[in-house]
Amino acid sequence: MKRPTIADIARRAGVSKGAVSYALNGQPGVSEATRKRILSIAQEIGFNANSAARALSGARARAVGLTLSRPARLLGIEPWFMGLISGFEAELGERSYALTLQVVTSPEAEVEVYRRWWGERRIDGVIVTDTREDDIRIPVLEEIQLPAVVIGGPGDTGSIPQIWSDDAGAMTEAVRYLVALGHHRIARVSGVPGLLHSQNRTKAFEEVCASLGLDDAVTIPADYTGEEGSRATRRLLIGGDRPTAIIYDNDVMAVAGLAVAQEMGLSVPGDLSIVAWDDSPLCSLVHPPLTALSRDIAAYGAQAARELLNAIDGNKVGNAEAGRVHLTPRGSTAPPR
Amino acid sequence: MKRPTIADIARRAGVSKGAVSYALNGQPGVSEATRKRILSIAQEIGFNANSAARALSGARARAVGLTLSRPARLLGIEPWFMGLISGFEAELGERSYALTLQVVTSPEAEVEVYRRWWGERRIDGVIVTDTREDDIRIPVLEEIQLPAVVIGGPGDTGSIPQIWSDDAGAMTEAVRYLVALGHHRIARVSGVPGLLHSQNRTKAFEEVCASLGLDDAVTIPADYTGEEGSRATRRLLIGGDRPTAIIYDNDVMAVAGLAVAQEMGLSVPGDLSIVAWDDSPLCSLVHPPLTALSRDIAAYGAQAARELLNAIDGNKVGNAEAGRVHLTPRGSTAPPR
DNA sequence: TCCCACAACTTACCCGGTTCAGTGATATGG
DNA sequence: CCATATCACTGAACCGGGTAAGTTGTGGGA
Repeated sequence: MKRPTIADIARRAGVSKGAVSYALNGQPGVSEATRKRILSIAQEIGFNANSAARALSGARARAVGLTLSRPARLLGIEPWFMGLISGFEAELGERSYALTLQVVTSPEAEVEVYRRWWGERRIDGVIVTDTREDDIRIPVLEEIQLPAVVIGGPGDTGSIPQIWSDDAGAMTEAVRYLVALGHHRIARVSGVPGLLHSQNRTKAFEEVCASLGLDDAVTIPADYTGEEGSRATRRLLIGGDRPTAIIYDNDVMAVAGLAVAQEMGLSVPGDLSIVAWDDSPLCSLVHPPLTALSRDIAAYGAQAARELLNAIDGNKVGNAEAGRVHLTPRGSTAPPR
Repeated sequence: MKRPTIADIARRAGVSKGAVSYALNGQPGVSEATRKRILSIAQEIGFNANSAARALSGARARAVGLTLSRPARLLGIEPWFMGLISGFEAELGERSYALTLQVVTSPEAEVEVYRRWWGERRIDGVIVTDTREDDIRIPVLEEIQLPAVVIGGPGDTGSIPQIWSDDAGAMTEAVRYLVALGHHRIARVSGVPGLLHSQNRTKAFEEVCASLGLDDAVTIPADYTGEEGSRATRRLLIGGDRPTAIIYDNDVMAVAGLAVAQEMGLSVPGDLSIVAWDDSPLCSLVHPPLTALSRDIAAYGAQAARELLNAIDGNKVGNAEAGRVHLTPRGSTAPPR
């Protein structure tokens, strides 16, 4: 089936291609009457501008890219990315931008994807997640001048704007809450240590624990998977001086930790309190439901998409703070027995 | 920064644009020596074909589309889609096709997305999930002749090929297993009733239960969310003649069901056995780990992507069966007390 | 009455690949 | 030795929108 083009509209309206283009794009150069006529014809025959033609003539590709860099088995279960994606879509859909996805296995592969996307002019910008210290992606993005927005921080992302969240403040809130309940031995199971936000959280955790006089505050590094979460939890719980509360860096590890406690015959929250970072339906799904540090991930994604579209439009975009993280107390935290 | 084009290569190689195009695409019409020279120049200057130009000149857009049609809060937690996406990527990446994603809220919106994508020539084909009886998307896809592959079935998808899985066989296996353990009162919590595979499973469940003489086999419809899973489970467990085993149509509802049982003081698997359909890390994460009907979702996705690329290449593609579903027994099933 | 400004268009070329119809040079066959 | 086939390439049209530059036609001001 033949797709309608602006030439078809032009013929039916009795004007030139150029006039149709002006009319459809809201440019001056056609009268209101003609514009209306053209728009109604376009509507009637179901016209959609060919994205390739549009992209080719110097305009935008009207697509943004996102790479998913976690191992496949984790991607599925962690609600984080899907939450982000929903958020992006809300913004992108409104301006009919498409979202192009690519699963990558390493930062090097990710850089290659960026270079290829740029070379192919397939996308107008990218959203970068999981930043590391001295991230190799930053200089490449700066070199090829691909509009980008970093999700995460605060941290050094060169000239690329970041949408950061106040992880330090949230960590402080969580630890203070546990201490107020009466906990003294608080441990933490972190995500991949190389990631900037793991480092931010670790630093904040150590600082607040020190300021509150909790000396044996330990962070065990893990990798966000359930298996590592279980292992780290076992390590913490078999010790003689086991913690009475554990803060996990994601929901999946927290749920795994809960299962380990139950399997060891420990009662949650009686013997062990659990706090999950990044709330998700998963947290309220288990028994007892998990106290969590919540934030609106979709809104976070939407904000990032907005800033990216802004950058693509050539506007100057600065760093911005995402919505606040707040503590949602549920059944997994209580005073220690 | 200026991106290299074939004209740049042509100039440096001292040949015409046409020759470069032939050389890069492995077409006949250039000598081996010239081809090698052109390829090495392309390599050297980091040439990537402009996808828009390529798509415009009648060729492929080199992208396929996928719509996500579940509510956002469920998308995140259900590993199913992410598993599929990983599988697609494995195939698509190899042939450097991009994957374009769109979150939709209704079948009508989804149809609109297909029409727009098609009009924009943004994609070469789509992967369709969550088919319903008399699915409104099928006739539209047939009308606009957009290459497509349906994930799910068996069922009527007109001329669109489907990758189906033997849900009936798997259901039979699960019920037989529970009966062999000694269960007589088996219930089921299903996904959205309108979906084809819910119907297939319900039919299979009723048939196998009838053939085994289990009269009170009941299916409670839900919608894949944890809340509905909890509600359905409560309804089943407060009755006088409560089931000793429940089969859930996804992992999320099964985990929710487990939490409800624990909250009601029932022991799993002592008082209640639980089987989850579609295994995921989530199932082995909780305590006790859930017996599940497993299949390789990523492989399923990869197969679908392969067939779609085949269809895009203009080959005739027929229905195909995906890898088998098998029962993975874990700690949530045992003989009833 | 003439000139100019301006709105409302049209014309024509651009973007960067793909592809088809030629064109010369060389090889093959009778 | 000439006709013909084949190879290796060139040139130009084309895909479908975007847009700068050019062309009408109209009205207003001097």
